[in-house]
Amino acid sequence: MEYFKKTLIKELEKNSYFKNKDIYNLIEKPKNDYGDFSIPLFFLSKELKKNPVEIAKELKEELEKNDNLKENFIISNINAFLNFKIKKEKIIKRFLEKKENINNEDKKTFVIEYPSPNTNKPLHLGHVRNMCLGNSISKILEYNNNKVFKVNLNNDRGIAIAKAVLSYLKYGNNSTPESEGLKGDYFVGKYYVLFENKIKEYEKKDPEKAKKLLEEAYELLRKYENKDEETLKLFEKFNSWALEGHKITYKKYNVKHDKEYYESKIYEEGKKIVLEYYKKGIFEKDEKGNIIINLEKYNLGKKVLLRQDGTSIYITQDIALAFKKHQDFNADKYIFVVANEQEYHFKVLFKILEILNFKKVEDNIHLSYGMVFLPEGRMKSREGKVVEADELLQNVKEESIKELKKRYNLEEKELQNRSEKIALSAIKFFMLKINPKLDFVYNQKESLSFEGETGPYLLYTYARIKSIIRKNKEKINENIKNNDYEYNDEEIKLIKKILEFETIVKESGKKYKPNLIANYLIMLAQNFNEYYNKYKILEENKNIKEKRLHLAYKISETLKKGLYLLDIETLEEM
RNA sequence: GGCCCAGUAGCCUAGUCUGGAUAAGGCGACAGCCUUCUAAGCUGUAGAUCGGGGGUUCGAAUCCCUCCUGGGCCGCCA
Repeated sequence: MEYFKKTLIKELEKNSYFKNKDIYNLIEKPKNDYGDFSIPLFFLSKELKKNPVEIAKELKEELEKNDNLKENFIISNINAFLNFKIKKEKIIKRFLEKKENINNEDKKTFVIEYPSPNTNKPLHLGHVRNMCLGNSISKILEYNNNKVFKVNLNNDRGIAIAKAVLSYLKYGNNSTPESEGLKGDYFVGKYYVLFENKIKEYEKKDPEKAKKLLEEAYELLRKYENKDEETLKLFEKFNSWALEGHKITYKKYNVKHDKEYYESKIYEEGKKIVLEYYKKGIFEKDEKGNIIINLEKYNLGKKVLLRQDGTSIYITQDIALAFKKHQDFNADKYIFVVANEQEYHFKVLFKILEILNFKKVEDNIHLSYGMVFLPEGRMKSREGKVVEADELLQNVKEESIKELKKRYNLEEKELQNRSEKIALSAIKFFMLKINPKLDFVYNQKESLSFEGETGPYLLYTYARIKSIIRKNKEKINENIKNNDYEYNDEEIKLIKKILEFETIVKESGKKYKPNLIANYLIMLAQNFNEYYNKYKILEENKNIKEKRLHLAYKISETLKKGLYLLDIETLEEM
């Protein structure tokens, strides 16, 4: 459709009324059936001191003298609006012959970092949203001709890990994930929660004891930072259990990284960098001896970068990681997929990186998404009030097995395959169909629903088309000629929808909003299903059958491409 | 106290950046459609003072101001 818009603009530019006007932005898409493009003419009425309705009338007459316009569009004037409807035969010609050309002038290299979990617990619902967004954005950027590298930062150092390790030392009895029959990350998480529960218990009964236990955890962390060999080994073992567990979950959710980073391996580099810039006079010391940066003139306050005792904090290592990623990938843009609760942190980080003359603020992108809440409120890992990523997939998969069993009698292998894909489509679509920056409350019932605006609805529509194509038995003719077949209104509507695809993908990449594609696919599928219920595709008439099959096939291809960009696999049969 | 984000039918959302013509879908409710290409589908009905108020404009869900409600941040946590 972009092609026709450009044609329209090119011709309008020749008209004196539109001289020096931003025609591209004047053109809008009418909601109703007035046409494909429309221009409200109020802006001219002031300039010309004339009734806009009159202007519309005059302009219409004048524009109709333009042969190029007349060849491509039906021009009409309604009230103060000028409407352009693309001629049917032009749409069909475009659909049958050419591809939408997307222009690739903004080809760039991206590094996208996600989901960067802590290694003290399994991945949960928040991570699921994070992974879905990260996967989808990566694919969308790649589709728009960019190079994308995916990386992950494992936050495997810090007090949370120390708590889990200490709890294990006290109550673990040398058990292992294997001996307890637990997935590694669940095993680690169990001891972390156990620790927090003990603290809570002691706080009620004997606050001194709680304080002492907490102090023990900090003592353990100090031992770790001082490189006590036994402690190092213990942390490493614990982390490897958690990481193994995470790896299994990544595989289920199709998360693949080009490179893994570990906080434990870069935090010291961070200290060095901070000290170096302190010596250069860019960072300063506060009265307590902390190394800080004063960002008050940017309204970001003062920020501690390194504690007075020399231990590092989150931002210390984030500076180092930024440098390291750039060394490894030399990218144009760096994306961080992190929840919106960290917006302040990233503003500070990006400002610092700019001050260090490293990267401009606009080359670092915090892809900030809204929080995921449970109906009872915020998820709290330490209280075990979470929905885990594995558990979610398991639940939805069971639900889809139920649905499959209602309908078909499948072999076990096929049942597993289909239910897995259906479940993933449900979860991913559920996460991606809404605007990333919106908070949302997780609704179990909704996540288990396969009807309406859902992933399975799209898979179903796709499979339905594939089934028709299979029934026909002949190969789809992709190069059909435009002969005397009259495409009906519904078919023209579908064709226009297909031609919108590239524009939608481009916009969704520019705005980092996969939900634009999700919504588009729903509309496309809805339009097709309406059409399907009204018209028969496998018609007797050969010419009609060929055209309809070809159209259905094109829709299935568009669905597949779109779903791929949401990282959802299709099923040939459902 | 300061800063950021959100508020659209009973519920979940699209549209807000870039103001335009009767505010678009889904869930749920109700009434229909399977001897005919997959009913995880389709058709129809009911359901919205777009949080309140003010302003700018020929025109506001959209821009500006203000108030209310909810969430988040302002840690030597991540």
